[in-house]
Amino acid sequence: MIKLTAQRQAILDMINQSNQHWDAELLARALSDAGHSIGIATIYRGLTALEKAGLIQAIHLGDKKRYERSDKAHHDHLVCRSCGSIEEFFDEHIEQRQRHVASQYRFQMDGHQLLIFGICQQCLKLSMKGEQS
Amino acid sequence: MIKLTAQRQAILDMINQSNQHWDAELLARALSDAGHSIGIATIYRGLTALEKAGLIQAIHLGDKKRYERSDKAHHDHLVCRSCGSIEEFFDEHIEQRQRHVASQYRFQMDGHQLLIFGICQQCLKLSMKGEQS
DNA sequence: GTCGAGAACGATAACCATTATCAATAATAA
DNA sequence: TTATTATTGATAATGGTTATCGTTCTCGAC
Repeated sequence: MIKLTAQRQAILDMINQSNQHWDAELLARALSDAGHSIGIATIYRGLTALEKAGLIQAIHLGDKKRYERSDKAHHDHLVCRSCGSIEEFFDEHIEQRQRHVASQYRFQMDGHQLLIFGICQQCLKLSMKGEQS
Repeated sequence: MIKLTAQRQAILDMINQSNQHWDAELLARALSDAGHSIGIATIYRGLTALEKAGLIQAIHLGDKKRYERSDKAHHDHLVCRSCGSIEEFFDEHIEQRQRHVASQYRFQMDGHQLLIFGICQQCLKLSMKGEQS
């Protein structure tokens, strides 16, 4: 259904080639650095089209929308409040209970988003070092 | 710590008096209807202050931030993609597993947000009616 | 090939939720 | 009272995203 133009292919390649969680601006810069000059509007439209086609997946992180490869299994995210890093996890128990909750409420679930906020291991270490001195 | 000015009290009252998930604009209109003329900037500042003080709680729903009473137990949300309604649920198993996952990753969790997307019971009924004709 | 329709592009304006600015006002402390 | 500090409200600015619009590309029909 989707038309994979050169621009969209470039966007898709960039996302597929890394494990990053891209936002539109980051992507625009990376594509520009890689020699592709793609208008920012085209990037937004491309991301929307690619997501709708299931070729990438999105997470809404409050401030901005981020995109990542969809060729990996479903997972949720641990978001560090300190450095902004995003770690992935998967827990079948949680998935299962979600389906259970939805059916309890006669709710036809078609997706979910679980964000766990806090401080990541690295930042914890750093802050402990800082406090020692 | 927080200074409960007349404006902030009005905002807090409005939120405490209902089970709605308020966004700034909705709140502004409701307050205006109730006879309070509060600047939109003051509403944003008030919401931020009240949230920081723990007097209300917020959920980030992609497009905009919504606020609700904090005098009720923690819960998560079922968000209807069709009518936009928000239903609440609580599942201790999910809470537990989240703590488990966080500790597994040596991640110091200080909060989370779980949104389950789909179609609510009411919208399902309506769409079934529509298909019959 | 080329004609025409429809999709996609790029530049840029517009949009919308939120935040910053700043002068005026209210609350608080000395 | 006076000085200090915080809050307010109007409005400008910000930032991410979407809409607009004229141009370009794609591709099937002829």
